[in-house]
Amino acid sequence: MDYYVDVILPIPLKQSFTYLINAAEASFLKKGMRVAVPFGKSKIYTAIVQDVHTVPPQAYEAKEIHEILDEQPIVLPVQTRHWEWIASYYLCTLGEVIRSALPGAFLLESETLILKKTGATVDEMELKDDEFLVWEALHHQSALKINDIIEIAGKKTILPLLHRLLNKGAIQLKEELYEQYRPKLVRYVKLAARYDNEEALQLLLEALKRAPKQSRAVLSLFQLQAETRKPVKTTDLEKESQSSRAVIKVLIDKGVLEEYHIRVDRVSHADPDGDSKLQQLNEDQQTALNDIKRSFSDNKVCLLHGVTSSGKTQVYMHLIAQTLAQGKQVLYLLPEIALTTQLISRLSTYFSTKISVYHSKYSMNERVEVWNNVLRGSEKASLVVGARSALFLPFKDLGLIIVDEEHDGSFKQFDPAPRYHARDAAIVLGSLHGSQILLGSATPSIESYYNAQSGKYGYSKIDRRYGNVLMPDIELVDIKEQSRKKRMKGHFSERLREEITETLNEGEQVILFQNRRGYAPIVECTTCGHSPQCPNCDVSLTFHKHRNQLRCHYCGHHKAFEPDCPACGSFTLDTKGFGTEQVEQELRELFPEAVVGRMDLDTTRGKNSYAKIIHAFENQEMDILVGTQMVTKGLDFRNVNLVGIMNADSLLNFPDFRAHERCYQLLTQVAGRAGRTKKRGKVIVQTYNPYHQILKQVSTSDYEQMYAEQLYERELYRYPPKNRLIRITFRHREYNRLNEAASWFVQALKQVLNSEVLGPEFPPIARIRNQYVKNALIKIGVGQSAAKTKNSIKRIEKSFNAISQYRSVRVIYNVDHL
DNA sequence: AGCACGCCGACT
DNA sequence: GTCGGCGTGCTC
Repeated sequence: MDYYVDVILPIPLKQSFTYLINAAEASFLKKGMRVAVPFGKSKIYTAIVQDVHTVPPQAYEAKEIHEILDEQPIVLPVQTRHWEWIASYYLCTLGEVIRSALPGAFLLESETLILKKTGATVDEMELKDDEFLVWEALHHQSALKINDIIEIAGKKTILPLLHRLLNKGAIQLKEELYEQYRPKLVRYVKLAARYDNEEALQLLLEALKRAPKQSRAVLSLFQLQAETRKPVKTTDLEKESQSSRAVIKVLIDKGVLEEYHIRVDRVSHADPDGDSKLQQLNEDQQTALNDIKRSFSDNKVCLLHGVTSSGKTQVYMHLIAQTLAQGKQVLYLLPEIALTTQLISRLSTYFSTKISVYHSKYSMNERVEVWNNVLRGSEKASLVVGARSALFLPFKDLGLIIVDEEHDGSFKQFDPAPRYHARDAAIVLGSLHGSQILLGSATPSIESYYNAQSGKYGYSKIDRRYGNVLMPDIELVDIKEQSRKKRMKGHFSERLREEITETLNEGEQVILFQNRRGYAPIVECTTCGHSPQCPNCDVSLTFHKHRNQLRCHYCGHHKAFEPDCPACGSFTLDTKGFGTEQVEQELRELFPEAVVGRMDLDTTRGKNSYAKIIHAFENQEMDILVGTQMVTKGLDFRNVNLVGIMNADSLLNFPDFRAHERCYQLLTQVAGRAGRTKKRGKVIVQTYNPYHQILKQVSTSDYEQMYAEQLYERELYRYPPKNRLIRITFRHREYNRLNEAASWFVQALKQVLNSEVLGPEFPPIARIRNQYVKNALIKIGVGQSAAKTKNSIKRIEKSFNAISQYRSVRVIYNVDHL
């Protein structure tokens, strides 16, 4: 009898693929193991075993698998069920889910190596220039990668070149699979066994008399061993004996020292100064904790609505401690990687030996280690803190999921597929595990608050700040009036300048928020009205003064800024609008004494630059921090007493049904950064519309009223939470083809669905990276089936793809898009 | 998603 | 006349 294995490949194809295996393999392989399989003409991919069976495929001959990669499944059945839910709910393929779920190091792909053919005899005169270059290079390097060839040949399409070389018998190709995970080894040294007795040692020291460095190293080793009674790292020995690596190497070569390696964890957060006692909760927190436990015992998700700085984290910590005490795992989700650093330092005071961190900025190796620790159920991964991708880890017994800053839009993955919402996917994950689920926020999303109001979720509120610190005093400043009265200096109103001066005089810090990076979003010639545009996207280029560049924030296109207008040649280029860079510069002029820092995408490119800026600000090495969204999120700075919002209007005027909700959340969150200790914080909001409802609600912290108004409007215009949305995006290089295809698709949707279908319409930026974009929106009404709607969409997509002119138009689904 | 095959314009 | 551009189709 023949055996077969069905596997899922990490590519956006709907079907699974069937491969031939032998009886031994069939009994060894289990669901969730990885196999390497040949796919297509020459590639080898990693695939996940879905099923082992004996049914031969009908229409084709199954290939054999290449190799089994695991001894044990690395994906658990409960994960598979979760991933299947994600694929079907968010309209993507399982392969796409797998690709984003597994750490990259698990998904090895083959790489084509180019080798010199053994015993090749080649007439070099026969070779063309580029062929000769490759041939030459192979004399110096035994194997070349495809990328090397591209560099050597200096062109992109090198396959014909390789074919020619193959035909001339000069080269051969080889597919190499790389195991990408490498355990981290630390070098240790010890004295060789034969010097274990006094006598031998004396002789050794005698022999080393003429090598002072070496004898010193040996003595240092003794000292270290006596002091710590632990293995001695090579690096420590070098430091202690003040010798170099060479000295130690000589000793090893002589056989005096022995070298050995110990595998270490890359991911450790052990905190030796950890305080082993949980902080006592205050009355409000205790009440909240009781409320939360009550809803957990009703098997409900619970929403913890605690104002900024109310001490939600301490409540979490009590829950975490209780769950861990039951021997269960805990998942703590945060919207941004950036927030993990601060949180970890707080959590590790109590949970230091149990925390693992997991997010996409972690290196492949680190992620594999966390994955394996979670899979093994090891203690050091019993509390996982991470951004949304942590949700894909192989939890065995998940007792508690905390989704902190639940309202935050970054929980929704935008690109690429799967476009899932981590909060919602976490709730599904929790229900598969039977875990307790806690959502926390100072400004809950309308959706979650609606669920709490309707009784679907439990609800708990803390409306006092910890230690009875007052909520910040929020003051709206009318910049229209200020500029009329000529009271503005740059983008700073008189009030804001006063408050900054006062705060700095008190030795306290200031955060300024401006929702735009760069210097100015638009450059315009005052003579002819010309404004430089991105050649690939339909947007104006943003001026970055610091680098003297014009940049596109959508495709990354940039060019040097020239002071003369490219259209009319006059030197009258002016800027419109302003970004963080300009705020920073004006600050330097207005407050020359103050140290100003800036935190936005441009200053946080590197892996640790974010942490560095935060650290510097925490340590009060800076007085004023200017930033974009980044400064608003959950950061906890003790010494900040003033927050300034440079321009609130840019937040209000987004053409989006969520703009007001988001504006409320953002302003409340950033305001919450002010005055987190004793003194009452101050917030200055500069705006052209001081009478706007949302700003009023922010300044009076009136969440309920904001919610009531938003709910009313959303219901009226059939938006969530009561209705559900699916956005479909069409993308193509050709304007006409895109239009036709999108119209066809929407027409079909309108015919089949009972739901309201809007569009297709061009978004405000109709072209990005040289591709035209058009959107359609499906509103699934109350009581209508989302699942049925999705099935209809898939059917329509099939017919759509059967039309050859339309097939090249990319169709992207975004379920519950934000 | 890759990657081959296959058809058309711009160069030696 | 070839090289290399991209549209089309398939992958167990």
